Amino acid sequence: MSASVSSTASSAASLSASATATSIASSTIPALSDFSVRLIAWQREHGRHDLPWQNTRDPYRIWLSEIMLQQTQVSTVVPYYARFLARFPDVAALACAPADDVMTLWAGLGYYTRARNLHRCAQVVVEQHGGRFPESVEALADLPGIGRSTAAAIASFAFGARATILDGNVKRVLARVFGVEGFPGEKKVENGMWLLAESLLPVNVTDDDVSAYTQGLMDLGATLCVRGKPDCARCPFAVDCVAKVTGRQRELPAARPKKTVPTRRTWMLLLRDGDTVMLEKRPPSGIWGGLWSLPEAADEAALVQLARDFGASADVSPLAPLTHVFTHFRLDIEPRLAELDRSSNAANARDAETVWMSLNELDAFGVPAPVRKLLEGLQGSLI
DNA sequence: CACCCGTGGCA
DNA sequence: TTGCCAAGGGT
Repeated sequence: MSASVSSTASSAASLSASATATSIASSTIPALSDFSVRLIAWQREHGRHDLPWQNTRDPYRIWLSEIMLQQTQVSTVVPYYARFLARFPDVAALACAPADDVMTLWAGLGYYTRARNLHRCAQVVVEQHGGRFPESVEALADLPGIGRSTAAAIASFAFGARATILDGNVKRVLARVFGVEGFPGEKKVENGMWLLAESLLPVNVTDDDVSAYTQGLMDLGATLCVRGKPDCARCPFAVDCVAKVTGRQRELPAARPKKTVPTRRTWMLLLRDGDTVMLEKRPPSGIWGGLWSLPEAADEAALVQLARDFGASADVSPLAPLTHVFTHFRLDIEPRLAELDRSSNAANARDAETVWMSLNELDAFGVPAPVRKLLEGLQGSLI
């Protein structure tokens, strides 16, 4: 097989042509022979070089950024990353911090299992690895919250390891450039993409080249090869790209199979005592695990009963309902306001930790985003 | 292996 | 308004 650029361009075109007649297994997809060389050159010239977690080989800083960036966009992460680093400058500081402090700094970022795993990971690094991150992809992937792709990102950025990432950006780039069919979330398709991505890794390169390659995969997908309107005119692979050549940018990668998301409804109790509100700690797993939230009930009657159990006075008044949309369901929230009756000696019959929080100390508690909005609204209307 | 797990931005 | 999904991992 020829390895020249012109021949790979024609092979890509022929792949798409024959793909209309017969399905081609991903293992037979030809790789651009100089994919990595061209990607590295493009990254150096047109990629991103000034993100807060770049220009360092400190595995702690790289690891922290990679965990925060899981399923989360750069612009969202930036302020959280700065606050986190200021409070926890190294692994040791994070490892010995109270879990509540970690959750507070994470509140609003979502996917709270990441925060608990981050904390556990720091402790494992300190207790089992002498405070230094292991350098191999395998050892990194054994740590809590670090999977195959994140391990490769850390190993390549911090240690120059030849290991490929496979995130949403890479899946989109590979699906388009090489015409990979099928939904990338499906296991079979994803496995093929891992093989393809590994076959594309640069050979005989420096640590800096490896970093530029990994960063290039992310930058290409995040800045040019975006889902909506890819900027093919600026893409170094435009002449070879199966999607571009065949005009199928909109169809690749294949979309997630549609499924209607269910709607759930919950009643939340804002039990007030002066300018303080009672919060309840959520269980460590499930939605909003480990965060402080409002006590919930399954319906109006249960909410009224709950308020009574907590020692509220008779009046329970409705506030404006709000809707919060998750990835896999929609949550309609019915807030109910009640005042604590201080003469009541009602006992908390619930099996959860509670706390009274002043509305002006919201920042000190890890509170879910919609609950935070609710409490901020309450602060505005009552004080 | 399919499903669970947040949030904000954008078309 | 609604749908879609972004530097994925755990179970």
